[in-house]
Amino acid sequence: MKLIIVTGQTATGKTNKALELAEKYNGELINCDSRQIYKGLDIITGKDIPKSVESRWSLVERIDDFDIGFYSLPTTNDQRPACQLARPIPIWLYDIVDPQQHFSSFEYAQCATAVIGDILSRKKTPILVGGTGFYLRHLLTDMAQNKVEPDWNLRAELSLLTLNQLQDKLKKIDKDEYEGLNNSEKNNPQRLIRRIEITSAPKDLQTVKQTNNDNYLANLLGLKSLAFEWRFFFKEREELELLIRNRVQNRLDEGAIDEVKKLLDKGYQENDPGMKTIGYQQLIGVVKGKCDLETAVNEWTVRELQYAKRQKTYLKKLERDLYIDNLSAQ
RNA sequence: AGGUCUGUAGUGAAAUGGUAUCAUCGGGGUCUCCAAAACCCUUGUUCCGAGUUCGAAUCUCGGCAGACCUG
Repeated sequence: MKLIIVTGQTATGKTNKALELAEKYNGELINCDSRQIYKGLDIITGKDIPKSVESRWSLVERIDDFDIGFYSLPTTNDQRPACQLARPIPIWLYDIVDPQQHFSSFEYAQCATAVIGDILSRKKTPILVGGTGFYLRHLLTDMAQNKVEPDWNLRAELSLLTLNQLQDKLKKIDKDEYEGLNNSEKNNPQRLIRRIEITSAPKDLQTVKQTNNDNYLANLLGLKSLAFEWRFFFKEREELELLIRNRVQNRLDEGAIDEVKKLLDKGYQENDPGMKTIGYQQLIGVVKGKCDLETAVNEWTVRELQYAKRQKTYLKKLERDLYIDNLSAQ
């Protein structure tokens, strides 16, 4: 039994590769992109579903508040003319939550574990596709150091504090914890808030014994073993810039602005979790008349490039941490 | 052609004649429940030439470039 993981930078052709592998290994795709989990964010996040097949979404089960289901990717798609399929291929974990809902890597790991188990039980090959390295790490390794769940009320309260106040607060609760942080974390409000959240939770939730990392996911699924096969996709900046520029233009041509208008009309706001996404942030400015299209497009492109760079840093590190053999050349 | 104003990192700006600064971009990184997020580190600049001065981005002269005004 194996799990294939197709990951890498944005705009580098992961989905096509995943579809190719799905044909070869009788596989089903599982989205691993932290933005495509949101309902209604389709064009700008680049979901690989044609507009005409909304009805093909099939809800299979609900895990907590999350809708778990799949789209059947049709054998041909205008978005990928070069890639024709012999049969429709399912893609799971699109459209899990509403853009107003919070969704974390922990929750992603729960959903993905369930889907992987299901696919394997049907004797098919699960193929993870997506560039969210943190989700992959959470899914494939044991990251549980505590059982402290996000407390959004506490986070909202703490987010009103200044950086210094947050630092002081953490120092007061747990001086060693604060001193142990590196410079980047000490100045990072989000990280400080999480540290405060953990250290002010009941003691019995604060530590958890870790399991053996080697077989973490296999153990969760009750399997003897599960092999991982990795494909990484990276590109040099110059090429990436061209790809991203084209992609941004394509998304505009496909109706990106209308998508943003539709979401705003439905009442979604700039700071809803799903809306804090590259592309949406810039186009909201255009729709609200605060920004001209050219400026927005440039910023959108720059943000995508910066994001792609962070992806490379994170995924390279994941690669080192997990001693991964990369098969992307094959 | 004449006049006025302006030339400072790739870009936008700051600097009573006294260590050229900030933002952004670029490069590198951090991150065990917000990760398309948040944060940390970092390369690089006074249009050219001459002069005044202990010392010039700053003052003077000449050149070059741009913007605007007037025939």
